[in-house]
Amino acid sequence: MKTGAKTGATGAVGAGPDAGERPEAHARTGVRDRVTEALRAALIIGRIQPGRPMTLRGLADELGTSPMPVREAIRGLAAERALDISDNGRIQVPRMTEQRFAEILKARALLEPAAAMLALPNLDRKDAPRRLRALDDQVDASLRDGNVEAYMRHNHAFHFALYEASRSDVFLPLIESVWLRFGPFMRIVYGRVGTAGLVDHHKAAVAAVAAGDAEALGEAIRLDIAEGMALIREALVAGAADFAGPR
Amino acid sequence: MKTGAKTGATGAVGAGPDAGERPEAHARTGVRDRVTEALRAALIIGRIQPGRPMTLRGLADELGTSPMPVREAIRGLAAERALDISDNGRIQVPRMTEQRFAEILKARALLEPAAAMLALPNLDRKDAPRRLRALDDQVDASLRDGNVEAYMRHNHAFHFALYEASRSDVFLPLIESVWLRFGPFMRIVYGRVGTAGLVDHHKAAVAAVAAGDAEALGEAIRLDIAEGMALIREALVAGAADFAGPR
DNA sequence: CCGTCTTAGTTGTGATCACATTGCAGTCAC
DNA sequence: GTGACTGCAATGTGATCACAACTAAGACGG
Repeated sequence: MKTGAKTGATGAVGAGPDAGERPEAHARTGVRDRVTEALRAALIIGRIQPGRPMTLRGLADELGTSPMPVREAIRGLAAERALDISDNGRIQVPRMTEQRFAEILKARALLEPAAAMLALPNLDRKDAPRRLRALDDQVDASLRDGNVEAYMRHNHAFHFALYEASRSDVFLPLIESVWLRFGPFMRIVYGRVGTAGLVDHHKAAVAAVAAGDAEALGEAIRLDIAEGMALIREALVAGAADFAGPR
Repeated sequence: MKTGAKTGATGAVGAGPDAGERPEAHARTGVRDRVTEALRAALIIGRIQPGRPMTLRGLADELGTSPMPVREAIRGLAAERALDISDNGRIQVPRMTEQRFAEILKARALLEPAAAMLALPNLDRKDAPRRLRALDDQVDASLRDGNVEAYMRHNHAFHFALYEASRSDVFLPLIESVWLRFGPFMRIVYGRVGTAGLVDHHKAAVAAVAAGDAEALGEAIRLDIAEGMALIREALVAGAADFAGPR
């Protein structure tokens, strides 16, 4: 592995340790889409630290392409505010501020329950709970193991299994954008305070799906988000995490 | 004007008739940003028809640059779903569907009242109503003149004068993204049914700002959005507009 | 030992090129 | 007249190049 290029390579964008490489899976996708997916995954899992500088050539080397597809991928992610391009053009994962964080959670609390409720009619009352329960089991397993990265990936999978069922090409992009933004930050928080005190409302959500109760589903999601917020608040008063991230 | 290139030039992206060209205004911005702004403005005003194909080289010629900055601008807009890139790579303004439209209004009804309420504490109780009233007067004037394009620009200005006061770099991008998506479609609707039957709740919103009443402000915005929805519904049952747009 | 200036390297940006794919118009057979 | 076919033009994509702005390390003088 010759990622020795000292030129802005993060080493955090490549396929994760247990990402399950499938080289032939979607070989028909262009290079840019592959780059975009790599970056999105890294951001949502929080594998890239906020404030960490990235460079076009560094990422290009790391991903084995020319800077060109990286430029477009970066530009797309920057449009979603998942990456920050400063005035001088330098690229970095945005730092979190207290105000921004509060607003992200507020936006999540508005958008995600709505998406879940929108999804409910499209969910099979028998099959969907089974699938969701399986995903939630993986979340719980990650929590038991204290594996932050696995937790974030599985938590994402659980939530989006729900939201994707809404088949909404309005709500889904909005929600994805928000997750991209708070992923790196959450990773830092979890990395510091651990995932031990984490409580989610996934089981209530699954029960609501099984019951076909839209109101209860929305409330479960709302509580799940509020819970995350409470955890952060706790971590903050404990002084264990600051919003700026490292450096 | 030699836009005679038959190569995908829309002729709708350049500076509008009363855009007030200021060549030296922000000469320090890069070419890409200029292209992005031109496209955003054209989309929000609805100057580009849904389904209309665009090409990199066509836009580049029209804007007097190479295809390169256009590529990045397009990629950014596509990330916000303001433009649609089909499987074969062709670029076009997304067509509207009934489901999508309903969801956009639902998202607006969730996000915009929240942004307005967030903005309230930052608004001067004396100065802000004055500025908002001035903007709303321009909206009313456009409605009297039946000038659809001016209406859309001024309506946008009114709403975003409010939302921008929230200074939220979370809500603002989300809301902008949504406006970019329904702009072209609304333009078609207004172009067909006219702006005569248009009723807004801007005055109630201004009054709420003057009174410092957050709840009333949120409700005014909510009603304003619902009003737009009602108009569309009307236009639809009248059969005057379809969701696909022309061609 | 510290501050200032210089310089070499790195960065993003815009332009241009080569190429595979796709869409389309013109043609030809029937 | 209508169909399939063929060839060309146009499209997005990825790579490469030239360049200006900037960074940071090194040289130099105090």
